Amino acid sequence: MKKHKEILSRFGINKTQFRIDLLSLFFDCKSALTIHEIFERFNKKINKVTIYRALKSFEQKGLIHQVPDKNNLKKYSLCNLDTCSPDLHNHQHGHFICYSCDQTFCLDDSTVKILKTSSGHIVKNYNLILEGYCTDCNSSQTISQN
Amino acid sequence: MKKHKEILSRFGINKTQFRIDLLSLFFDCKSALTIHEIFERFNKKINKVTIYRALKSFEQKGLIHQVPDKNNLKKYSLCNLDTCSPDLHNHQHGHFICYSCDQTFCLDDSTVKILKTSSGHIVKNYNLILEGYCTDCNSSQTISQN
DNA sequence: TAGGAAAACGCAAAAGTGTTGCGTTAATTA
DNA sequence: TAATTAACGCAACACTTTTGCGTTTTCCTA
Repeated sequence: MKKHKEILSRFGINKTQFRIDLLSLFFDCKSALTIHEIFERFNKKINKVTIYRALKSFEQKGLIHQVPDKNNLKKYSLCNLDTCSPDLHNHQHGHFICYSCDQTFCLDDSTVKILKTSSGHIVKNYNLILEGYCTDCNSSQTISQN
Repeated sequence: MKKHKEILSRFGINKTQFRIDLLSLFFDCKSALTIHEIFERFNKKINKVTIYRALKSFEQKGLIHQVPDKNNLKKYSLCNLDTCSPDLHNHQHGHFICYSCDQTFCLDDSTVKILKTSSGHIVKNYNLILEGYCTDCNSSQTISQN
């Protein structure tokens, strides 16, 4: 896709086929990706070292960022390309993932605003994942559960 | 310290000198610890396998829990011993990771309480990571920066 | 558009992190 | 205090990530 090539140019990354495809993958994928998942998505045809180096490059240039998750896996997720750059990453991520339907919902900023003021530290970014049952799944579940 | 021995007994862990000292270390330490940090604190005199096994045991018995780390290392922090047990870990708290010193701090419950009610979904679990500058690093930074 | 510079690539090997097996030592329990 | 169980140290293994190096591809500019 032309858009992806333009982005790679804009961020100073050579437009190899793999890196174009990798960027596409990140655009297609709402949730964060592990190295292993990427390897699988490319049918194990790309050398893992190449993946590691591409991820490192993407991260350094401000295209993606690491998402530490609770299982201690290294995961990467697409940056907000309007607000991120090599110098400054700015990821105001709040997501709700439904246990039942696996959908990811974006949470609006106001949901999370409060928490940024109450710790003694200077908060530059946050990454928040809520898990549970979305409104739709919950209403259907309460019927079948009891 | 007597308190630490009692805790180990209560959680069904043998009171070896190392495990007593390890528990003391967790009590003394505000932020989360890596295996490497523990190894250093014991002046490299304890076999790393022993540390790994002690941490695993502590975690399984409900004394400590894993916390996220920017560099993808395993970090551990003391549980709230009143609410955690082998059966039930109850860590409803976020973590703060400092850009500057890489330390991970646990945030108390009140920080996050608000967000759980304000979305329309049923929240069963959450994973929150704040990033920025911890109080220590921030104060030293503002002096040297300008 | 040709040709040199820089970036990206694959392979092999190394470094780093965490686990397992096993024989020995220390702690618990009765 | 003797038997049982947990913890320990060492060696080896498994898995993840990085590094070195020679080759290939992309980029840039004349």
